[in-house]
Amino acid sequence: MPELPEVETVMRGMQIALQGRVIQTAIIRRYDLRWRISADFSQRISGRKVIGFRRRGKYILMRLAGDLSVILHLGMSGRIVLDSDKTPVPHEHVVLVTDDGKRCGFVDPRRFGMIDVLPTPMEDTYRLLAGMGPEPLDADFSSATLENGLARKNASIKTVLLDQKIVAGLGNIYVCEALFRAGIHPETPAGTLKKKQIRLLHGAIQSVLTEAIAAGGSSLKDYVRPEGGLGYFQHAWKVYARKGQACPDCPGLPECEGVQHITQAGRSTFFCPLHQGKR
DNA sequence: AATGACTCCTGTGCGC
DNA sequence: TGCGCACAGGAGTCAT
Repeated sequence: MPELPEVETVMRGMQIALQGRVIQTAIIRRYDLRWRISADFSQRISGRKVIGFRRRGKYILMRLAGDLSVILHLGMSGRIVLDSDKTPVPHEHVVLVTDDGKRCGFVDPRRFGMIDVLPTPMEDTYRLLAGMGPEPLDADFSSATLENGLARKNASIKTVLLDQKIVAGLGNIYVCEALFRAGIHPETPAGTLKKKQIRLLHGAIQSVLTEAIAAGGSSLKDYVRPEGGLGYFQHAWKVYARKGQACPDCPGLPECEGVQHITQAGRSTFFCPLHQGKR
């Protein structure tokens, strides 16, 4: 489900609801998520005040007093339900109960998500975060940084951008949309892109993510904002899930065949062959 | 080192 | 209406 803009939206929602509160307890209904939740999870975080939040790629980090952090990944189908009901919604595996009597539920039907606790100073060396690529919206993420990540890669640019070691936080939707904005064919070998194309791609990644965050992310199936509302960036998609529809950048061009769908590394890719060039 | 296949799991939507 | 199958926003692990 969630890519960087959705995760950012979820984190902001959690921040509003949880920051400054004290975790009373964590109710764990299922331990067997992507990785088994540690048996002492609730015991370790109980009684601690929530003092801050951070996002790294598609991971949410919730900082607690006493140098402890909760790390959370939503997987494909995870979502956060704030002020969740006492009668659990289906697949609500973890509930954080705070000192104001409110409840923050982690719902994840497919159980591809995870939640764990670690010392805050160890965040960046945590095994799932170590080796993660640059944050695309950080000030130091430059076109040169991106160029460096793509250099000497023969794999397609689509596949390479999905690799979290190259750029953190991109997923299938925003990669398709960024490549469209940059006018780059998804099958282009990453290492063959010209400087100018990489500059366009760098700008496209930043613009599409920034706009999507402003829209509260994209709501397709599972994704709802923590407060229950929908994101609306899905209305701004130009190619994703638009197979057969007219390309928004080739209005009326007879040679345009519209948005095409191909499969790359087992994932759906949507693009306009005319607007995004031939290989 | 780099790449792609496989895997985890459930829900949904489609064709028949 | 019901059934079976393909597919879904992720990503670690393993084999090549």
